[in-house]
Amino acid sequence: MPKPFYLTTAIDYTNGAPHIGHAYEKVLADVIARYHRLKGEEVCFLTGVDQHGQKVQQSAEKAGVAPQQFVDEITAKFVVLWEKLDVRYDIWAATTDLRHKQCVQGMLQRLFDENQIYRDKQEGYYSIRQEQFLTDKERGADGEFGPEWGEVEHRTEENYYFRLAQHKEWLLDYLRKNPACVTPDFRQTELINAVEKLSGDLCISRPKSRLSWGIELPFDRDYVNYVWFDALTNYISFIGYDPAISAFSLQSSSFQEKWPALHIIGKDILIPAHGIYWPIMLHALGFPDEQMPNFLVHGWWNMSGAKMSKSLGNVVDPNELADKYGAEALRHYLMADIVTGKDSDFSEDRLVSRFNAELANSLGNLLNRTLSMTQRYREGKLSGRGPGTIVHFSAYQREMESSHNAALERVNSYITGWNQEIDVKKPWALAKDESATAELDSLLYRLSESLRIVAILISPVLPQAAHGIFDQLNWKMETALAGKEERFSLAEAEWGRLPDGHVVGKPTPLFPRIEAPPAPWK
RNA sequence: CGCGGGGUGGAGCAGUCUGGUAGCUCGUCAGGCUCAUAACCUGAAGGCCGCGGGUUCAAAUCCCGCCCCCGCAACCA
Repeated sequence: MPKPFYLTTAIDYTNGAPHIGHAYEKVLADVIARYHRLKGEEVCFLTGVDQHGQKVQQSAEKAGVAPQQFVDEITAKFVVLWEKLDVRYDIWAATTDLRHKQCVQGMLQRLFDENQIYRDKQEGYYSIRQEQFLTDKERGADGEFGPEWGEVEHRTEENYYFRLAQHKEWLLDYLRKNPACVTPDFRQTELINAVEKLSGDLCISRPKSRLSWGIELPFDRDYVNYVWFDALTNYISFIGYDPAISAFSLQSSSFQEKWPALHIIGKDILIPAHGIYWPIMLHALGFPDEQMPNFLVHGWWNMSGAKMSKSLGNVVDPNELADKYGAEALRHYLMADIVTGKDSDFSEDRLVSRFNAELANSLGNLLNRTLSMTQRYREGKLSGRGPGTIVHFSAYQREMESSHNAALERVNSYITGWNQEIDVKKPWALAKDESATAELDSLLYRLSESLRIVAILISPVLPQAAHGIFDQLNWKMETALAGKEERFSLAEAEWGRLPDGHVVGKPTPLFPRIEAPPAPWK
């Protein structure tokens, strides 16, 4: 039994509706998952929602509903969006799930028993409004705490701490020995620099008087867990990690075959959460070095240079975009217009322009003219099977792992090549020349065959369009495969699979051009 | 001396590691074609590759110095 490819996204915080950034991360993960399935691998794709915490508790109070009801409503928005965007995941991780809670408590108990967690007293200035202790960093130039902190009082509080600092040298050593742990590489550099500055342990609790919406500490019912052991651990709790077993090698086989994960996360949560806390938590739990996860760190979609933020009100709603232009148009834009790992500016204009240029005019039109000519000159029947060219395969494969825009560009220039070929061969002239029958047959064959291959290559990004191409080519029409991803396989992206005698279907515009003028303020 | 990213024709980017005629997409202009979703194809205009030094036969690319922009508190991918 081959090992499944296990990947996760960050789980989204259910304090507000999803925005374009959430959608980007999930589509990115979905594309990678689909690509691995296309290669014939078993894939396990986990995504979900982080439902606990202070902000949720406050928002629920403000809305006058129970926290669970509040998070259920927000969670539904995420679920509906992933459905709409064709994000196909295998496991849904919602942190209020009972088995997750039990797993978290089990881990905390074991680490407590092993003296990795201890109780300590914290004393200092505390902002009641922000509900946090303040450090000297928070002091203004005048040495006072600014008005944004509201009333500040001196307070003493006891909490539980995880012995983070103890594992600092291990983590540094691990990161230096495993330079491919974080992609892109400059993020790993950044991470190592941050680890070098690490000092102090990690506070993992909040007294219930301050925060009740969370997982109770098993060894002290007056406290709930604060964030990290709740949010990060979903990556193992939902695939069957047993916290009672300390030796990794004794974990269940179903857990061991999935782990370790590829974590797809945003640049904001690499340091410190995923890059520091998480590996150290795993290390403390007994995970060996070769069972540490890898990270693909993506950038952000900015709004004309400015950071997107709820407070600035420049948030882009992916739901609205999908309704307006379709899920495929949005998926294509999100994969084509950003270099994976870097930031990009979001622009509805560019979404439309890329859709029209690359999908409607280039690919859609190639399909249309190919089928139209095959129908017109040969009544749809192919008979010129022979050699042809396909894209640089190893480059495509490399790009589908980490530079998806480049893969799309590569396929696009392949499509452009066929549009050029039509102009060079002039099939409308060949059709009138009886001595050119074989030449025309050969051209028509190569056009259909190249489109069949293109459909496979774009299927991770544009599953619906890939189905559309196959349907119109009248290829793989078995009802058992209808609408299913299994219809596509990378192994079949080799030249010459369409047999002579195959009859293609009638053309229908695959991507109708988006003609509506963009809103004037965009 | 905080850490990291970036500054390339009108716009958005690639190229920088591994120096060697500056490339792609969009836009603009001119032409061609008619199978096609007013699409497709060809050609042209447009760049002192942030600034100043250095190394070299040769620098967007290597070295040194400087300037500017963006992240590194919160909402948050």
